[in-house]
Amino acid sequence: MPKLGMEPIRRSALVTATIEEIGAAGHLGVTVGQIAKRAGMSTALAHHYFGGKDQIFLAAMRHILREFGQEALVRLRDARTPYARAEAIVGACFAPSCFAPATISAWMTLYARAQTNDGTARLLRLYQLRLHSNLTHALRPLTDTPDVAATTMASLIDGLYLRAALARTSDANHAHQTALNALKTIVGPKNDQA
Amino acid sequence: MPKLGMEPIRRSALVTATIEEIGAAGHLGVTVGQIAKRAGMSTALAHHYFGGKDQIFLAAMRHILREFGQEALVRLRDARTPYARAEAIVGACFAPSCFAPATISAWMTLYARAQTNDGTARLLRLYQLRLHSNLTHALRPLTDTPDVAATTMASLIDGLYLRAALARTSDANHAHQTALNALKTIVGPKNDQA
DNA sequence: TTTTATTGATTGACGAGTTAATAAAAATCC
DNA sequence: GGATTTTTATTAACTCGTCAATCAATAAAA
Repeated sequence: MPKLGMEPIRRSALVTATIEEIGAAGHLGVTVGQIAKRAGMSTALAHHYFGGKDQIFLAAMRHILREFGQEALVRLRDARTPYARAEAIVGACFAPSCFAPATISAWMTLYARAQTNDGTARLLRLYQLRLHSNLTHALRPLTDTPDVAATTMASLIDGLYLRAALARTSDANHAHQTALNALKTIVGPKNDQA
Repeated sequence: MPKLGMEPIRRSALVTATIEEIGAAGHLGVTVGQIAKRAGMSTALAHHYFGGKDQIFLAAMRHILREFGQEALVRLRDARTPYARAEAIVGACFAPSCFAPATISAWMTLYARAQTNDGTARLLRLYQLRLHSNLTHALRPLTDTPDVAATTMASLIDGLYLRAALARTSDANHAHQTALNALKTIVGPKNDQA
């Protein structure tokens, strides 16, 4: 009984299931079978729509990155000053959604795979470039060296995220606060009025 | 023809082979068979000495962390002032040895596995605590908030390393320089004379 | 009748960990 | 000092399991 127009529904179900499954397992060692089962279909159908495991995984990654982009966009829309824009970007990076176990696992997997998988590497680069570009734009009115400041902030964000996500000692709020403090320092105390 | 006292030789050969193999493959998807072959022995012998794949991998991780510790120790020994000590720690984190492909792969794998593997998580925490403690000690005479400063520097270092290791745009020297600049900013321009 | 949806069953491959066996050095005993 | 027992070293062969990907078949909509 082939209901027509199933492709988009199936694809999205598989993407969701992939993220959930990676989150539950904590790593990439999830099988197409597990994913398909969680999405309520057969292995064969998953292969039919995506072609292979790699492509399923990439689609899931793209989905997470798109969600993150949305998060940033919404916050940037409400920011009226350059400083507020910088704060908005930082806020997006430490949003609760970024700390969902599934999201954390997906990010770690992304990092680990970026070394060997070209598609993954491209995706990671895309994220890094966007973050950098957003930060540069926000910081340009606030410092003589927006490029250096953006690189520093971006790296600090990644590092804080890594620590907060993996270490038991630190939590998301603390990391967020540390990033905001650093932003204030980088930009110079005189500009810190939002 | 059992030559006696093979155990330490075999173990160390396996550790070396594991790192090389992970470096060559770029990820954790290396088999015990591959490792054993590179180390010049049978799969069974690898299991005999280590018990299982997890323990082989953990031993390799410990080896890399030990090497990093040595690198830091040597540099710290020659540092005469607090500022020089901080610089020495940063220098160790961006030493060429940290950017060997095998080392990068091992680090990424460490991050990815820390979520699910307890032993790996412990190892990672150990590294993070040591780095933090070293930095706090070095920064204590230079700032009122050595703890915050250490957390910021440690995260920045991790983030810069991540970017330099994975992105094509940045290189180790550039990352190193950025970290040193940040150190100067954090500590305050007045203290920047080594 | 062609296209879209769907899956059970299968293929082919690989891999972690075990076992049973061989061999020689070292330790113990007579 | 020679015989034996134990310990250490070593691997070929095997078990048991998994999993990605494919195929052949079924069914209904266009």
